[in-house]
Amino acid sequence: MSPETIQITLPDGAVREVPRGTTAAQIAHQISPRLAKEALVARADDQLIDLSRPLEQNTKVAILTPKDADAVQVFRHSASHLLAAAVLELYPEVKLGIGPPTETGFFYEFVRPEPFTPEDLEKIEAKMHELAAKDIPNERKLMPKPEALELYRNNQQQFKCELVEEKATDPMVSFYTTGKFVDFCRGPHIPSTGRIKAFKLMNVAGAYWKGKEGNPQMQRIYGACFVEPKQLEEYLQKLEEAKRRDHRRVGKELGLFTVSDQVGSGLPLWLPKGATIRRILEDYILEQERRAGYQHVYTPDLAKVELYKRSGHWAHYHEDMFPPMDLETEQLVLRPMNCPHHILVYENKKHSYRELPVRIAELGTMYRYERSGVLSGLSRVRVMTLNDAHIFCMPEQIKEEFAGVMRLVERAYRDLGITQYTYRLSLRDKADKTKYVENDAMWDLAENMLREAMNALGLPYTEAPGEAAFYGPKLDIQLADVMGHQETYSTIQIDFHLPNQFDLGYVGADGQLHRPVMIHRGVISTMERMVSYLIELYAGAFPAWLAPVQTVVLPITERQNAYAEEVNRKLLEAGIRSEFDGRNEKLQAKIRDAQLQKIPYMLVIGGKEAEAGTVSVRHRSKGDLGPRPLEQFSADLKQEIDMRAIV
RNA sequence: GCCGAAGUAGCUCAGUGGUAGAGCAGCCGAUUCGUAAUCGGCAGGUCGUGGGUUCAACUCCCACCUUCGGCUCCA
Repeated sequence: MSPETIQITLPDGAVREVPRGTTAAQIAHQISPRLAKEALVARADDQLIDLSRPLEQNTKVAILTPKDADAVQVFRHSASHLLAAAVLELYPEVKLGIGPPTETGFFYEFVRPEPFTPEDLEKIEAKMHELAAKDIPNERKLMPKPEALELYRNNQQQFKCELVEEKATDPMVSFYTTGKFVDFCRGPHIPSTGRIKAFKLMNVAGAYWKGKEGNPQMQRIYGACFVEPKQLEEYLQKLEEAKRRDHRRVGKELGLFTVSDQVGSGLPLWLPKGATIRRILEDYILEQERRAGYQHVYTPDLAKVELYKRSGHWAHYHEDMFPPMDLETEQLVLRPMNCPHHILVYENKKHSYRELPVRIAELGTMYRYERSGVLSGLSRVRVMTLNDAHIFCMPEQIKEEFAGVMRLVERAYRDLGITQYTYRLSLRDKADKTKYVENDAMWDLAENMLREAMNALGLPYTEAPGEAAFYGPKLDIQLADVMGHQETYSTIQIDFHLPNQFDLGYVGADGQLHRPVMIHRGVISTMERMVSYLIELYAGAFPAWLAPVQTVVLPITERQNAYAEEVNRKLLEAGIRSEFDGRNEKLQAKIRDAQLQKIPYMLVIGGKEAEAGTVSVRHRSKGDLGPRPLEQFSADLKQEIDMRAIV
């Protein structure tokens, strides 16, 4: 090999000898013109680089196309630069923040005295298309750090100065230019703006500089962006679908719940139909827990503030609690968690190792002072009822108890029809001492136990530092909504802290007092959050076992009202949630209304049915199923309900 | 809590300084009908709340409340 050539190893193992200084773009050309056209960016020895970067030494090179997720992120990052370029042309006075890619596009942050209006966004978007059409190259430049700082100081870009100060570790700082727009940026970028076509500016939102409360507020312009127009189209359709399923919208349409500013923010009212769904869920999970050996209790929603001081909640959590109520001789608080109450239930008697594990469960209503800006429908509220339990066990029982909770979770998900979920091991952030109780040995022990328990079950999980509860690590089960957003629903937490705080004990085989371990767990989350999830999962069309109304009886004319009412009564007596629609309306209108209410079964009653003692069955999605004897329909539906069939 | 947008009849929404509108829902009447909206009539609003500007405010200004999109937070 002469000193003027270098060896390039391609992903398939092929080695090419090329002149030193050859670019990835040139290599792509050699491979195929089509690849060169598709290429967005290159990966050289596991690092993403511009296609135009000359290669100086032997390197493994991969040419990345839109099929590669990293390449798409680079594409979106370049789109954010296009946005900034457009904004600077229209509003040269703005100060720039950061502009990274997101999961579905990009954003860029600006500071400007006036807010960006929707009309501004239209203008900006048009300008972006204009700049894209010019196919302006994205060029990388290096500059000494002091010079970079000087440049930004002169342009009065204080946020950029801050970034250069913090992020630039090398003496030389890299910049990217897109026409007149110059941005401090690590890169890489796609070669030019021409391919950025499929984007749409979505909204402008306030965001703290560096995401830190107290920092200046930036205006963050969000855009959706994909390589192919078809993908953008699909994404926008998915957004529409999410809107259609939104539990706040469906909850209103189906009369499930409401909120009133006379009651207060985040304090939803469960209307009869929503309350029915909730009651079914509650009955269901209590039954599952009874079978799994849980004992259910009722404990008060209030307690003396001292209880929470002892547990540690007051020190670590009181910001999220409603302020105490001052009484003559004491202060009471609304509970934000149920653990201390359950601990006192455990403490009510002395426990022998023979009784462990003790599983104390409750549909525990609790109150959290959520900040006004985060409240939303049923999914973010200030009063919530958690399917809560605390297992008091010996350390050697943890693994089996953990597995038992997981069985409950998986059973419940199966019955509820929930299939999209992932496991997240939520650990403490070791650097953030204030957020967690301090005891390194205890944390390490609990974290390792969770890892072992998950490994023993052979379940895949991701680790998330900084997501633990203040008293211990947890295994969270994350459900994904229509848009793919993840939210914690089920959770299992191993806690060595509270048993210490409350000096809990059990008598071991050796006659000595030992410390039990606590497992906090929620299986179907809060009723509020789970119902909101189910509403969106089913878009309001609940499986029969969950549906607030399972059948509606529809007489064709008033002549059949008597028989139809009898049918309705028999269904009610059989334990089926049935309604009778005796309005003076045409059948079609009654069917339409029943369809819109997503009632699983419509029973059409005409002269023939009244005569024969049958019902004509229409299913909300399968349509007309024909006539059958009432008893047969009733038995079939009972079976569907008992099986908890997901139809 | 912060930034932005919005709040008009039960619901969805028109209404840009001069007497508050529609459709659906509701009520009354007619119609008695076979698988996604029958016809007619009636009723329904201190225009989120409170101040201000004006001869006159749903409309302009200020404050607050609530909702929505984000940020931060989170079951």
